[in-house]
Parts: sequence; C-alpha cells; structure tokens
Amino acid sequence: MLKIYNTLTRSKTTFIPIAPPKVGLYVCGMTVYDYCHLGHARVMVVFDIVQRWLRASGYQLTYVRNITDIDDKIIKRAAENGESIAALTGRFIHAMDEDAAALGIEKPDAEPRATDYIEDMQALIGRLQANGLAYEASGGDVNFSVRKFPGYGRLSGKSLEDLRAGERVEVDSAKQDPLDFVLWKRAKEDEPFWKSPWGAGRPGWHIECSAMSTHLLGEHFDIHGGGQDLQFPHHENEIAQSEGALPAGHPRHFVNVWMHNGFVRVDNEKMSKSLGNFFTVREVLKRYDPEVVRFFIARAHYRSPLNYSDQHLDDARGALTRLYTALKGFPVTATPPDWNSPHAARFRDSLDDDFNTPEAMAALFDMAGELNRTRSPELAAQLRALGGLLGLLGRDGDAFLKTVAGSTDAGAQTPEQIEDLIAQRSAAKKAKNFAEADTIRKQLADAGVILEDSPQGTTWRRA
RNA sequence: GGCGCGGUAGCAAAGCGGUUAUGCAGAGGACUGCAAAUCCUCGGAGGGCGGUUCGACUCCGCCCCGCGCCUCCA
Repeated sequence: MLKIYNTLTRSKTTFIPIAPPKVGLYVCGMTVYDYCHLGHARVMVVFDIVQRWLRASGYQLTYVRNITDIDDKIIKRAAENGESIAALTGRFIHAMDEDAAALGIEKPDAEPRATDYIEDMQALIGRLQANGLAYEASGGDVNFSVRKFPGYGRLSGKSLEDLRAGERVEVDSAKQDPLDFVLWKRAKEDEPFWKSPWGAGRPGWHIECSAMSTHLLGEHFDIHGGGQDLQFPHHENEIAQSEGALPAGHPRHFVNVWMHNGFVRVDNEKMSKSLGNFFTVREVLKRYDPEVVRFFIARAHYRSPLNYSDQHLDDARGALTRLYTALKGFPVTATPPDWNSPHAARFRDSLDDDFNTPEAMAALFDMAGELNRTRSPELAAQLRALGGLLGLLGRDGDAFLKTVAGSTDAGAQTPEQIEDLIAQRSAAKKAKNFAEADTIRKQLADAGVILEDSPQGTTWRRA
C-alpha cells in the first residue's frame, strides 16, 4: 500500500487513485530561458522515481510535465540576446532534454508547452469571468479575484488576512485586492501577443498549468507535484482557477494529492537564480558522472533539504562505487524483483512509505554486502533490478569503475597505457622484482589508477 | 509579523517507544610479496530543560539554533 505525504492535508495517507488502475500525475516543469540548475535536476529526478514506482506498482500512469515557453523572463532574455523567443526557448528545451537524458530521466508521457494552449487558457479565463471570479482591470489586464474564491489559501495554510498583514509587494492599484493575480496580461509595445476578447496580450503564469493539466488529465486528477516554492502562490492559484472555472454546483475537487519536493541548498541557503548561488546541471556534469549526481539526489528523502557541495558529491560517488564493486563481474542483466525476498520487501516497503529512497538504498547496500559474501548471480540480478527502479545500477560494474573518476580527476592514462604498464609490472612481479612492480603501482596511483591483484590477474579502476 | 519545516555519531542520512539503519571516514584482525578490494570485529548518536512512561532519539510542552514560504523562483 503506497502512502504519500499530501501537502493539502499535511499528512501521509494511503494513495487511492480516482479511477484505478489509471493514475494522472502533473508536475510543474521548467521556464525555458536558461540552463537547468541542480534544483531543476532534483524535481526531475524525484518525480522520475515517483513515476517509475507508480508504474512498477501496476498503475497505468499518465505523467505530464509542462514547459513554460512564454513569460516575462523569457521575453526579457530574448530581447537582451537579440534573438526570437522561439529561438531562445527552442535552444533551452533542447538543453533541458540533454540534461534530463544524461541524468537518466525517462520522458514524461506528455510535455505540453504553454504557447500551444492559449485557446484553452482563454476559454478558462472566459469561464472565470462568467462565474464572477475574474475582472478586467483599468490597465487592460484580467485579474483573478481571490476574495471571491472561498478556500483560497487552503493548500499553503495561509489566510487572506495573514497574507495582507505580510504584504510586501508593490500594490498594483488596478487590482481590487493586492493579492489578486493576473490571468491575462495586456501586451505592451514590442511584446509578443495573442488576440483575445480582452485585447492583444499574453497569459499570466498560473493559468497555463490549469489549462494544460485539465486538458490532459481532466478537471479532477490524482497527483500534482513541483518544488516547494510553487506551493504558494502558484499551486494555490492553480486550484483557485481550476475549481473556480467549473459550473456552479459542480463538485470542486481539482487534485487529490499535492507533492512538493525540498530545495537544493548551497552553504545552507536555497539554491536560486536570484541569490546567484546556483550550479547548472551541465557544469556539474563536467566534473561528476551523471549517475553519481542522480544517486546523490536519490540518497536524500525528496522532502528534505539537500545540501550541494563537492564533498557530498564525492561521498555519493564513494557509495555508488561500493555498489558497482559488488556488481563487478556479473552481467548487466536484471531479473524481475522477487518481492518475497527480505531485501526486496524492505525496498518495496520503503518506497511505499512516501518514496523513502534513503531507506530503500539501505536495502541495496545490505544486498551488496551479501553479494560480496555469496557472489550469487541471482542476487546480483536482483540488486540490478531494484537499482533499476531508482534509475540506477544499469551499467557494467567494471566499466563504471574504469571510467568514473573523482573530482580530483587524474585520468591522464589511457586504458591502453594502463594495460601496458600492468603487463610490465606483471613481468617484474614474475621476476620477483618487487621494487619495480611497486614503482609502476605508484606511477599509476599518481595518475589516479588503482591496481588490484588477484589470482586471476591484475585489474584496475579509477580512484 | 503570519504560516511551516528541521536540529541524529567526524561527514551524509533513515527508521523506530525497549532489539545492528545504511554509506563514507576511523580502529583492530583475516587475506596480500606490498597494496587494493572484500570479509570479520569494534568505537562513536540523537540541540537544551521539563513532562508522560516500567522504559524516549522516538510522544507532549517550553526554550535555543538553522531553514523555507508570505515577491519571480524547482
């Protein structure tokens, strides 16, 4: 029985699909005006694991992750770069696809782009207007009237009064209430626009997710996810829009389960664009193997903060190395998990408990220990199968150990050179010339290569 | 100010009212020409003060510290 922590109820509850075995999952994806940073990587990895586990649990999943390809930042960046919006977003969608693929993220079933759903958004805004929840402000924008939507603030645990008390936004005088948010933005000079009943303009940010999720998953679906920072106001507004657009008397229940993943931090502070303390995925991947990065993310619980540092990545690499060391010498094949085995059962129970990946990984390490003792091919295949459910351990063990080096990369020697030196050393050993053998070992060690002697001969790996 | 989350051994990170988390690092041993890997053994924990309990890291209260949201942000 899968249990998920639901932000809406602030409790972990058994997951019951609306129409089993079908499950709908919508995750807020990227605004494509720059490269993905590690925070984006975390969302992608976290929900990739959620997605894999839901499917492994037998659900017929429809996984949707949207792409925001029109908004103020995109317009601004395109203007700065002197390129078209389409060129800019196209470039960064491509980059995102590359980063995601490197991290072993499976493609969602749908990746809708905001600009393909302008009509849906307009229809939604029209219905909100008809329901008396939206109004045209003096400047030409169409706003959502939060005070007319009962229950506004339920998801984020905020009341309109508290929000007003803490108000620190510049008040837009065209708004009836400072907390009202824009649904449709009147286009200014030189801004891209779409025609609409409210004049030329573009959609506000929040409306796109209401339009796309409803279009692809229905007006009531199972799970909606995203980063913690989207809880308010983005997801709060999404609920207001989606439920507010329904006809009077229609049951209002947009999403059953809301999931929010924790932030990536740097020096104990949230990694964010505005703080400038972010690392892009591609920067990090220049220095660390993608599977190490994925392992690093999966090693923490998805709702906990995750501190980024080289030391932590090195640590993750060391841990992953232990797993691959145990798998060395076994084929890459996996067998379907035997859920009756204690290890697999522990793994399953862990993921069923709000996707507790750290606990699931502990099971993997216990298996590795047992594998080192027994060298059982069946166990190796099981370890691979379970690792595969996390998107890990899909590579040949020896290949991993030979290619994945630490941050203090010293891979100066090619495999051919290394094999050559190993042959020289073997000859020296045979002649009992241990001084020379040790010199060669030292030489390779300095180049980041560790030699391991065994009765079957000498093997090597990167330090 | 309002709302919320967290403080676990050198580092990272889980579960759990009483029984080994796990990984890295550390100590001793086995193995090795020397190593590495592996195996065996071990040390080391739960911010502070109270309370509940036969018993609390685990439940409750207070305090201290850190973080987040309340503005675009994954």
